[in-house]
Amino acid sequence: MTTRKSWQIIHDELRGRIIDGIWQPGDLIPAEEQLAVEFQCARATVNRSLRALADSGLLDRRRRVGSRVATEPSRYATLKIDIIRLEVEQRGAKYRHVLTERAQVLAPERVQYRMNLNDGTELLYICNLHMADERPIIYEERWLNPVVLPGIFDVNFSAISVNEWLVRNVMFTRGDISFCAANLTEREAQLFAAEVGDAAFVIERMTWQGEQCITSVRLLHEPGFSMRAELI
Amino acid sequence: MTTRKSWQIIHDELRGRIIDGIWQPGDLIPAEEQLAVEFQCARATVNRSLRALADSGLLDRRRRVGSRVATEPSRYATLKIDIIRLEVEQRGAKYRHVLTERAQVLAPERVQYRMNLNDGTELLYICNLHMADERPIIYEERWLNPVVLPGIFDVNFSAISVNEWLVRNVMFTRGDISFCAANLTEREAQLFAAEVGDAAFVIERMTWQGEQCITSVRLLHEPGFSMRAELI
DNA sequence: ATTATAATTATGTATAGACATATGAAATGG
DNA sequence: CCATTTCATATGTCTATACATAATTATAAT
Repeated sequence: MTTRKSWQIIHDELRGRIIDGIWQPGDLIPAEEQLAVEFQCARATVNRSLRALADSGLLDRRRRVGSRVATEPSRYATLKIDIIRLEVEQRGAKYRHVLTERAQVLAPERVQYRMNLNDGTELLYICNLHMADERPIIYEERWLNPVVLPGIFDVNFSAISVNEWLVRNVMFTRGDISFCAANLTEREAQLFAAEVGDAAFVIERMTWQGEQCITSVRLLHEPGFSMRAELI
Repeated sequence: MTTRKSWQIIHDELRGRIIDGIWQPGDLIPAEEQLAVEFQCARATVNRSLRALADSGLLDRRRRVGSRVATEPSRYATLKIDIIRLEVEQRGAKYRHVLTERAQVLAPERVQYRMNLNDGTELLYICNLHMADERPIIYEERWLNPVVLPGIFDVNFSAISVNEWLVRNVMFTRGDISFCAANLTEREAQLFAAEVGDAAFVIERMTWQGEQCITSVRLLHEPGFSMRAELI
């Protein structure tokens, strides 16, 4: 009885009961008050445990009704999106990026639509090749909205990567991300020293500040790349 | 002053200060005690707000030190992995799946290794084609470990999809998921009525019960498929 | 029978106070 | 000067109590 991080202990114990099938999906589990008696602790402590279990999708909780084991535990995968440089350096490789393109242009209609730009705002268009130990691993194609990024045209993106600059300089209020696959075009294949048509993993990301889109980016990964995450 | 879900309100207020740049990345924010004074509430309430901010990656908290705005806010994407049937039906389409293969076999060495099977356990190998309104959308290739799935050989997987059966019948203790892209083989292209070599989005998932792998699955999505998620 | 109202109840949240724990900084000793 | 110990402090957690809120159930009114 040295330390008693009760809420964690209770959490693990209850989780065990669910995993071991002592409490089956759909079952109503005892009320907080009863569990508090069982575990000799305050209801608040049980509450915290149950809240954690509900957060991880194992319980469905409703006032006046109680907590029941989720019948269809929708499973969540949480992906940590790192700055590419950090990811590379964590693998012990040397990071470098090359600015391959930079222009002040009107975005293609498709991009304008997605970024919710109805006026004819000229965006900063930037392409970067990210490399680990001189091997190209990601080709980044990005549109930046100068309206929400004052001074963006003056930044030297050879010294710092766009993503890193953004992460350090602007906070976004929301964002979305999507994953898909694409066949490499001739030009892209050259960048990766791969074959035309090779399947590449693509991440498209948009970040917003209120109603205004800050940036839209397409990350084309080298063929063979695979992104891992834990299921919770 | 009707309702005062204080911790949420405080959470949002503090989040605003970070997003608006009032507190910059790296800044030490006031201690819980001080914030409690400012917001006229108990320290526990502030604590809950700060904990939520830390959970979402906006704050780094350390005892004796305080809470500072994360300098390199690694961003998290939470993906909800739905049962395919539900996903299809939610889009208003008719779901159907076809069992294309079923065998009791030794898994390929690569799969055995990943599933941590050192003995010569024969697995249940099952392939399924998932369809929305009769259009094939996902080709599922799966290995199931009968050791942790007693009775698995008796289940009729034409009636219920494997994933759905698993979700309803076994709890896993941990799992991992990875995303990549693959070129369609000739056989796969036929299934999707697509071209050989078309890039397809692939999800590979493994779930574990303790040290034993329950199942390993590869979900090959139709070319053009894109998976969306919110950034938090 | 149907609808409106009140009572009941499990969870949700807030609070003050206490102790636990990690850790930076200061004091101490070699 | 460096290593060790002590101390101070912000966060982490627990408790008992109280009230809020949602949702079911019982009751009353139409």
